[in-house]
Amino acid sequence: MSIEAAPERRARGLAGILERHGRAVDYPKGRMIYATGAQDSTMMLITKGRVEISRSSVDGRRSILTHLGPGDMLGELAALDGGARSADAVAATAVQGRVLEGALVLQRLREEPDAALDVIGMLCQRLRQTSGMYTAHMLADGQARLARLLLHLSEKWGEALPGGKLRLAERFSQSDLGDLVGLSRESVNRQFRDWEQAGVIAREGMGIVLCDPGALARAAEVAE
Amino acid sequence: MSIEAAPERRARGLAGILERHGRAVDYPKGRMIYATGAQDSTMMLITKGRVEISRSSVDGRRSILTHLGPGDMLGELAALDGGARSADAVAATAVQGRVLEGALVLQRLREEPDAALDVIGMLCQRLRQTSGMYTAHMLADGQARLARLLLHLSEKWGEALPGGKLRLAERFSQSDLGDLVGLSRESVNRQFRDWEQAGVIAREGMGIVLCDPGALARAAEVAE
DNA sequence: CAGATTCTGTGAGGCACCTCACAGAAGCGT
DNA sequence: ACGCTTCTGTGAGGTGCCTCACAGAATCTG
Repeated sequence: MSIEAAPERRARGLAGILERHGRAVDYPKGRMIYATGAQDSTMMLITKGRVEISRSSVDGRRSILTHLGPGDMLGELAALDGGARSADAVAATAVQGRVLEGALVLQRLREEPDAALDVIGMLCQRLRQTSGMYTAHMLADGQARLARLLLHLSEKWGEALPGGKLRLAERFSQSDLGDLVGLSRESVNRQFRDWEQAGVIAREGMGIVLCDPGALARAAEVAE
Repeated sequence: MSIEAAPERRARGLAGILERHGRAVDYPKGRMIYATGAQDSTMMLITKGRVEISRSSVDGRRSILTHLGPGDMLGELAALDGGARSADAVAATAVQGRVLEGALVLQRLREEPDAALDVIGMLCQRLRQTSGMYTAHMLADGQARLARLLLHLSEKWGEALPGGKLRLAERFSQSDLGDLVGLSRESVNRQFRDWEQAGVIAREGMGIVLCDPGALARAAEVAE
């Protein structure tokens, strides 16, 4: 059906190559791993921690593309095509990973056609995700994008609670959430206040509980 | 340096495979080639004409991702990963091309490692472009995005005029341009009026002349 | 060439979202 | 425990861009 590998198969694909041949590295929280425009060409598999991928404008505005976690890879673009780094990567928490030179990755791919197909599958999925984000941003308003974001994040970083509820375990500041969907921090805050009063979400010290994912899904699918 | 193939090399890569093994097709202007969500999995090389790639929301709003022309390929995502079509493709003019089943493409790629690397390069470039569009939309205002669009379009569809000017030969309606950058048709019109008065662009019946690409570039790079 | 359709031009008014400003709460380091 | 930084909450006011409305120009179509 899909080339995109299931987790257990991935270890045989690109991730497997990094696991077997990469060298271990770690970064403290806040350290920049890759910088936009840089010409280096390693790539990295995250084994522990969280990495924020973002771009910034000259006047300091920031757009977060995604947060990556264990099992995810970063830096593939520059590693695979030899171009400049296309975004900043910053350790959002302490991070451990394994890195490998792009040239070595390419050499491996030439020898293992299946791994190359695996990479193609991964890139296809990234492309679907990115172009989905783009059109969502064009077609949906802030509320819909934020609802969509919460659901999306909870898939990756959330834990299921009894009653169909979901809890976002990892900490995301309102300002981060804003930068993820293109809203100001204040707008995120006001939307949260409304949803909280409506019983759709609840705040639990650090972390957010999605009490009514269905309502969020409805808010999210207004467009598209 | 880059895997991404130069035009003459491309014929040996994926495009070459489609050229040699694909079957010829043509579509009249306005005909839908691929529809979002559909499960077919062919891909196509354009030999003549222009194809619009877009997505629409339920309430009729439309977001145009790009316009493709001769030498470009479409449908690779669904063909390569077997997933559903990720966008609509409509013939913006009469179109001729060559199509091939995704499964056959994959088979070819397995036999020709270089072709697989070529595909990886192509996907990387698409990913750079798409994520660039995304962050531009997050960080830049309408004017900057429109300026950027004109420069971008003129690279692909424009012809150089004496004095560093550029002419957009193909016809793009203001409404299309709006859907390409996420502005209303009226906003595009008003911006054009201002630029025309400032001597930055000129209208020439059908088509737009960029009299002062430098000014546009300056307007475009305010952000990012 | 008449009629239909699509495109362009422009004003008036509205709203979603932003920016600024400030205050309190919570986490963090020494 | 203390201050320091980062995060949250909320109002007031501004604005970029949208929607609606309509008229004229251009382009298709029989």
